[in-house]
Amino acid sequence: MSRELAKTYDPSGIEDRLYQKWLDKKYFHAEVDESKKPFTIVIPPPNITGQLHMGHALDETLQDILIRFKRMQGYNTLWQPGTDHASIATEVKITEKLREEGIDKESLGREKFLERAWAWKKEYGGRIVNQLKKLGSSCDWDRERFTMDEGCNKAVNEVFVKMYEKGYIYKGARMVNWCPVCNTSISDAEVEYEEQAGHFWHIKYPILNDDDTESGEYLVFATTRPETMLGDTAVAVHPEDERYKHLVGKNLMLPLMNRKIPVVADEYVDREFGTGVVKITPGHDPNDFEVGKRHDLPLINIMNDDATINENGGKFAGMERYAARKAIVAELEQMGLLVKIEDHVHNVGTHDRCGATVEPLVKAQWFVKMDELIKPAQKAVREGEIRLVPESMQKNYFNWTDNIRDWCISRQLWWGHRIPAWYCDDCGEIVVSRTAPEKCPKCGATHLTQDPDTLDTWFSSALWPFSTLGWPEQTKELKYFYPTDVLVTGYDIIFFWVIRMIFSGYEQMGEKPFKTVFFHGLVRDSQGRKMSKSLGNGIDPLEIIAKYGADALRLTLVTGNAPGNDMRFYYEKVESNRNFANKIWNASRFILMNMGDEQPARPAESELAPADRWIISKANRLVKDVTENMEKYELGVAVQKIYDFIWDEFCDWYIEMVKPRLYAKEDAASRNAALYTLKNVLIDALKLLHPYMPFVTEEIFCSLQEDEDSIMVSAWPVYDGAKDYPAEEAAVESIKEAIRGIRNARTGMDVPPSKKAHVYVVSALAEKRASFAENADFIKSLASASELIVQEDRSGIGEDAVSVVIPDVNLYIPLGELVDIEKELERLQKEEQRLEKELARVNGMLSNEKFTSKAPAEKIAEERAKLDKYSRMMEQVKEQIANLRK
RNA sequence: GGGAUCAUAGCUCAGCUGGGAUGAGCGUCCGCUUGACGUGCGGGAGGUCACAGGUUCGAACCCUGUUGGUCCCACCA
Repeated sequence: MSRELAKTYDPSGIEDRLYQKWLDKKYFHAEVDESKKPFTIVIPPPNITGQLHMGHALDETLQDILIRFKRMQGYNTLWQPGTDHASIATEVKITEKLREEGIDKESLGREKFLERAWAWKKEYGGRIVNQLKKLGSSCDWDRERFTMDEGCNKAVNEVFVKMYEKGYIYKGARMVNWCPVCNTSISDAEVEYEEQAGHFWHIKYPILNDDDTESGEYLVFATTRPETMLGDTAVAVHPEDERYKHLVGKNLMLPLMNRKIPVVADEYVDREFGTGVVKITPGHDPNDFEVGKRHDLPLINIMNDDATINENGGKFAGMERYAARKAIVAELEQMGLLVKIEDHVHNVGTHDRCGATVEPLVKAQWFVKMDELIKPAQKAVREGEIRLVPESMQKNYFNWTDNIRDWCISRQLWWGHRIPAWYCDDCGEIVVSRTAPEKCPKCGATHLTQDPDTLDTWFSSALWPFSTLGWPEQTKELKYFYPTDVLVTGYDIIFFWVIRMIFSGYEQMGEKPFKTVFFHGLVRDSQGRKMSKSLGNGIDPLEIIAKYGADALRLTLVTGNAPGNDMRFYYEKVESNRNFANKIWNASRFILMNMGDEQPARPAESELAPADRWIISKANRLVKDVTENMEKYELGVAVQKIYDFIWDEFCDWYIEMVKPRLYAKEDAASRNAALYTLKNVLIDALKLLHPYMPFVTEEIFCSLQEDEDSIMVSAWPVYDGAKDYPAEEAAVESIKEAIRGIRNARTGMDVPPSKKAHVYVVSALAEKRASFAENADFIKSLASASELIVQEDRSGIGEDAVSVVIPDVNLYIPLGELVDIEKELERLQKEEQRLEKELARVNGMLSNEKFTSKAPAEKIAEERAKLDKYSRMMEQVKEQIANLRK
């Protein structure tokens, strides 16, 4: 059985081999099985254009941890994978590529373009999936989906038609955010505001008399966008503004355009801001649009889709927007209408994809009416039907749902779900239908043209939790796996995606899409900056995996981080986690070496040494704690406990304690009990660790365990009250305490300290004997405190040696070295002070009526126990001090 | 402008519903070629838990305010 194992753990090779094994054995695959409870996660589908980045790595790791945990707990787990067509992101990339080839998208034509897009999908769609596999993701790849596959298309059309029929989807001319570079409308969520230095141009318009002659008076106002004046159709003042009350109803002459526009009164104007006068451009400003509607003002669009001035801009037609701005300002100045220019910092809306300044334009677009749809989504979170982790995300969530506006879903793009609406060429009737209509239902004409627009990419993602399970078909999967259990995603797409899935779930399925949303933060670089291409500070997860292994990366991404918080990425952290993998590797190597060709037999209860019971008891409580933490999504806390247990308790203490028994071959039963405990405690710890570090745990598990195929389908350990050994725990803890004390006492001596606790001690050198004798009492008192036995050294190494034997544990502790009296005294006095303080505190609490009457019984018992413990410790310390002083 | 969130060891962060700062990783210092592991072992230094008040028997944790950082939303022309 014992193999030649390398001294250091090298994940390369091992990881791919194990992943292939899991695939071959179909461990990731889930089938409907009514006898088992399902546990489902749908993956946030990565973009087909995407390359795996740290954000994915974190997202996938968290999901894989939850899925592996639940799988081991016996749930029928489905991790539903897939990819997103990412309409605009992909289209931008393909268009770029075409441009590089010297091909213009428009001249290529829609059909050819889509051919290219599908080819692209074929080429790159698989890339990200393969990268996800490198992380160890246990997705059910047999069920992989794509947001534009046949089923998802069907779902999209179904939803569109249903919502259109219900009146939730409508087409209307509304102010939208227009990206002049991508040439499409975008939703509010896609607009990013950016602070930019700009100017305030103070301009004045001449006031006209009733007979249209200039009165010589002017209205002065400020604007950040002078070019929009070409589309002004009014100037507004506050109705109660005494300064301008008399002008309401009068007309102004719009310079450059020579158009007569009225002065209107509207509450929207802030009297305090600027001059209290606002120019109104209903065609190019969302607020002005509303004002325009209230006052029935004409709406003039002065811009083309590419943000050049159109024919409504008079002589400025054809100019680019900023060139026009310059020309207009110059001309106004010439006319003496420019009062002044001020510097001004303001927020400018930009497109989150391309960074271009967004232009508010009035366009005929498709919208989803949100006011009714959002209600169940609000209610679900408010009433706890859907839980957000961490809870603080609720505020973010409600901030959006409470201020929701209709969702612009049409995009002037080609790559995406074509809007299932047709227009009759003859009568203009709109036909919305699941399939292409043969003829116009109104006039019977057979010439119908489909709407050229496609849908916002998030429209299909919103349906993801049920479309991937087969909806609109009533599949058995849908009935069994829906609603899903948890959605894991970054807080940055709560508005884009999470909210939209929730209201879509309620609307289409009549049921929430998931029970819990588990949010994580962003992975930043070591300086706290967002990883980005432009900064070039991105760290490639695949490189990390190649160098340190997926396990180390995964552990790095989940430790020391609370849900929803951003984290910084440090190579040092990966390194230390790689070291942890190596540590476990070596611990198991040690066990394998000692097991040799035999598997230890289950020892009788009586054969277990106190040390065995101690570690069993510790492991048992670890199981309880870790399971509880994981159920509360405290993954970082959970894995920290496993880490500490394995490294500190198991490796640094238990293995060391057990060594004498393993080497003393004469006591076979004791040796067997030690080996058995070593092996089985490690296996339990490996199981707890497996969700976090799937590869190294599997590799070791398979070496240690002969009768099971894989740790990933083994049973999750369960807390067992019978494995609690409080007495042994307390005993060993005090032994540890004693050993530490002894080690401390030895520092500063000119005798080399021993590395290991079990080292047999060479006695004090002859000339130091006196010193040793002086300290014998101390050693004895420490020993007796820990129920140790002081006896002659049995190692046979030194004649004058004395060692301590811990009964049953068979642990030899070197005591032969000398104790520095001064130092020890100092230490004890410090200890005494600490205890005094503690005793005072506990006494104070316990004698306080308010505490004893109000505090929970558990707490009081705990404090009483502390009081006892401290009192006893105090006695000992006092005794030791007295002894030392002798 | 509204809101959220953070401020704990040199650095990065944990710290559950108020009850010993029990902290972790990295760094740093001292000592260890020891038969699982130097990707290791043992030990040490280092914190007035941002500041000021308040509630409480008791506050890193609750409340108020101040300062500083980050983020989200809004977009007053």
